[in-house]
Amino acid sequence: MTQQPKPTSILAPETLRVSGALLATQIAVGRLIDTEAVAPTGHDPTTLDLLVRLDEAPDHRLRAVDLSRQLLMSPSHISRRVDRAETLGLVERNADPDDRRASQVALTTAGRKVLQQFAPRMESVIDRAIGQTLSDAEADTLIELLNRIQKAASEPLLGQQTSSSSTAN
Amino acid sequence: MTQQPKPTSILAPETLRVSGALLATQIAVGRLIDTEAVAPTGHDPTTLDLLVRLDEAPDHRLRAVDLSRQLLMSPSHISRRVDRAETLGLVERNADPDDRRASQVALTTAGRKVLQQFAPRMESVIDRAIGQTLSDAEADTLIELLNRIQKAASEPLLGQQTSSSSTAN
DNA sequence: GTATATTAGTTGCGTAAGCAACATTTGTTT
DNA sequence: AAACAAATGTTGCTTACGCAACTAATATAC
Repeated sequence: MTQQPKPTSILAPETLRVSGALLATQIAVGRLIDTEAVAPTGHDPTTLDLLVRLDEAPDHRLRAVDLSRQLLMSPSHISRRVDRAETLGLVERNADPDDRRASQVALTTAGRKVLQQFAPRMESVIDRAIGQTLSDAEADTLIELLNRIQKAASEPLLGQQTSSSSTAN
Repeated sequence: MTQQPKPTSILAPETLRVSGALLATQIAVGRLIDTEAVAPTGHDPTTLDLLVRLDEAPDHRLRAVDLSRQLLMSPSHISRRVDRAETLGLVERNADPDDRRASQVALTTAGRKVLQQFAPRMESVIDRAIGQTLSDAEADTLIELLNRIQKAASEPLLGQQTSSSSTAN
């Protein structure tokens, strides 16, 4: 096992230690969720994401534009994705009484049923990957460190502005 | 600010505390990298990813199948992506002397130039988001916790098999 | 040494996603 | 209130990606 010459990579490996671990962990967890919680429902990850967002909304319904922002997807894609979920009977479009441009997307009984199938698997998978792996204190530490990175990454180039950017999203 | 009725979400919010923070952080860091390090090069994130992998390879060259595995992309897509990068003059395909099926993808001078433009921006961005946010000890802690999650998420359902799953990827 | 299986890479095809353009409705200015 | 601006949602077009089928080359079986 001869040591390779290590031909001067331009990017210092040190740089990616943390961000690389972050990415790898995210991928591993995402894979686990997809294969063991999402796939058994017979629906796409994005469809499940849609249903979860609707479920978590105040009245189990959201306007398309809000879905678009929450799911970080373009309005055009939301439109077509809601089409598909509607065809499958998982959601329905209702008129928004306050804004005739908007249409509220709401969970149907069938959609809730899919979620009831999904949720326990999701909880189980997350518990196995995280709950049983980290103590509560460790989880708190992890979240605190992640939040600090997230905050630093979300403030573009404002210098030491110390602005009241307090309650970030 | 009346407290919403909180209409019984199916998924317990507790469940997603850690994985949600993980996802949000990953997205924030990815955005930062894309806008401040990748975009100025005028190339796609995936193209940069390709170039970085080639740069990090032992001889600045990799076979397509290895790229496929490292980048987690299908062979077909790698093929077309190398096409494009080759058209742009960033990489070149060379015959593999040991395997006439394979073609080695190598960085060109132009490709290395793009990396020289990218690398310092990347290091700066990561340093700002992580280096200046976490102490060395905190970074170590974070990596350790992430690695434990990654490991737990990567072992599907093997129970306590304690198999020689040692040097996982 | 021939037959079979496996691997590397490419191409055809279908789906997923975003951007730009548009119609409709709402908000704002004067 | 009339004109202009902004927001919501949909559709047309393009690109990004994966799967299946294929060719060529290597490895394995007999």
